[in-house]
Amino acid sequence: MERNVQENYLKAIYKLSEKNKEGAYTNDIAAELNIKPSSVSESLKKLSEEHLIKYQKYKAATLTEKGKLIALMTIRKHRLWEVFLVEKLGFRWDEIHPMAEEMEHINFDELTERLAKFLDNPTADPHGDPIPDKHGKIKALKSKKLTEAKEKELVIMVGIENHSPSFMKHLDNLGLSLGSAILVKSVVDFDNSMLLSVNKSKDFYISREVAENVLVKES
Amino acid sequence: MERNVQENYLKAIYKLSEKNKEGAYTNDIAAELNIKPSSVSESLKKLSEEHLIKYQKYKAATLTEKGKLIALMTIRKHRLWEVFLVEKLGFRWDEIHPMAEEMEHINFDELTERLAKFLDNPTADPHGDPIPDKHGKIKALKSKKLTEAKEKELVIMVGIENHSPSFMKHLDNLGLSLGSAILVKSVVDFDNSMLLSVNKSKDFYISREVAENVLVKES
DNA sequence: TTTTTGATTTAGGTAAACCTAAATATTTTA
DNA sequence: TAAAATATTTAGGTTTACCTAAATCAAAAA
Ligand SMILES: [Mn+2]
Ligand SMILES: [Mn+2]
Ligand SMILES: [Mn+2]
Ligand SMILES: [Mn+2]
Repeated sequence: MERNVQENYLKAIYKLSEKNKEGAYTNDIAAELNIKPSSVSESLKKLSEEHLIKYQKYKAATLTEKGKLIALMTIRKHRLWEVFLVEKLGFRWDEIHPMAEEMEHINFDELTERLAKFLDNPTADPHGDPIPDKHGKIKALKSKKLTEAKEKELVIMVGIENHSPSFMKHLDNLGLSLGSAILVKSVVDFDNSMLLSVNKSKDFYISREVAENVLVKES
Repeated sequence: MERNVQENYLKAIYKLSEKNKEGAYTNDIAAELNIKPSSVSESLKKLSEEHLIKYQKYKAATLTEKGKLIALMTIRKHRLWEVFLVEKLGFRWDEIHPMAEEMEHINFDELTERLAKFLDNPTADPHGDPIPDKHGKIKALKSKKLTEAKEKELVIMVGIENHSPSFMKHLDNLGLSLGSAILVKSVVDFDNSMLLSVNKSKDFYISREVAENVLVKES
């Protein structure tokens, strides 16, 4: 199987397996990769033959250690390039994903490791997502949704749940970014919108929809 | 035709057309790309349909303006990434080509232009080869072979004719690199080897074979 | 427990970029 | 200029990753 394609499948299965411990279902993989389920069926057979996933017909697919490592290394490359694009080339966090989606398939270990060093071995990408180390060790971001913060609680923004450019741009407009100190002033009874004070200055409301996609940690 | 493949064909045709003004011949393209001539024949038809080359059966292929621009932009990307790999990541000039060969196919104009700016808009890559500007303007390196230098002439090394890693490593061992001031002390009658003094210090002999692949300019 | 629905796989195709072997054109040599 | 050598194209295949439509399976509902 072409390396490129393989990496995309394994990354999709990894992502889906994070939400569903059973593994990744054919239809969900198809949706994730924007291809038809019948194509996925075929490919799962091949990945299984290559011992990259465990798979039985009609069941969810799970990664083997070998497959998981490839998935993690692909994520590592993706996120390192995202850091490069933002830190070195000055791109905004909402425009980098499509580029990283291609750069992640450049496979030269020495390049990846030198890039990491050049970037000071970052542990998170511009969206707050953790970057696996060269051995595939990744430490899950310990966070909760902003909606879970109580009134009067002060929290720090550490990530986002939704990665769409429109959401990111909206956060930019609101003045919310990674590291922002967010004080939940109150929660509106009517629609669960929240009144926030960010970095001790401006006060403004955000919808529950937004709050659900903002990840924070205790301060 | 897949962009990736297209770029490789156009780059090969560009390169061959530099040496042979007639254009690029099927067999030569095949050799350059390490594929069979019959495959090239097919592809030339397609490139021609896409108006990227001018081509008539049994004749040499030449680039159209459109095709030439794609070739030059591919070369631009290739050489910019080579500069990045050496200047920012610390790779040696003899190990970067295979990586650049893949990175040159990442196609995001904004990325290319930001990369160029990040690198201070370099006009030559680590091998001394010129980098086309964003409009495809490229100024040919004005140079001559070291074999053309006369005895007692002082010249500056500006490029190489042979791009093999083994040749580059040999130059490293000799202490010859871009910018070296080379004084041709004498030419040996027997085998045309040359006695050089580099940067006013060490004296050593190089074979005619080496001298033929070193490009220099008057100092 | 039977039906119905939805998920998944299978069967049979397509398009791209290769390949080998055979045919044909062009160029070189005698 | 005819034969031989070389270059190129054509014909017919292969492989990979897709696809659509039809068949089959499994889970949910009746
Ligand atoms: Mn991303
Ligand atoms: Mn990211
Ligand atoms: Mn190169
Ligand atoms: Mn180069």
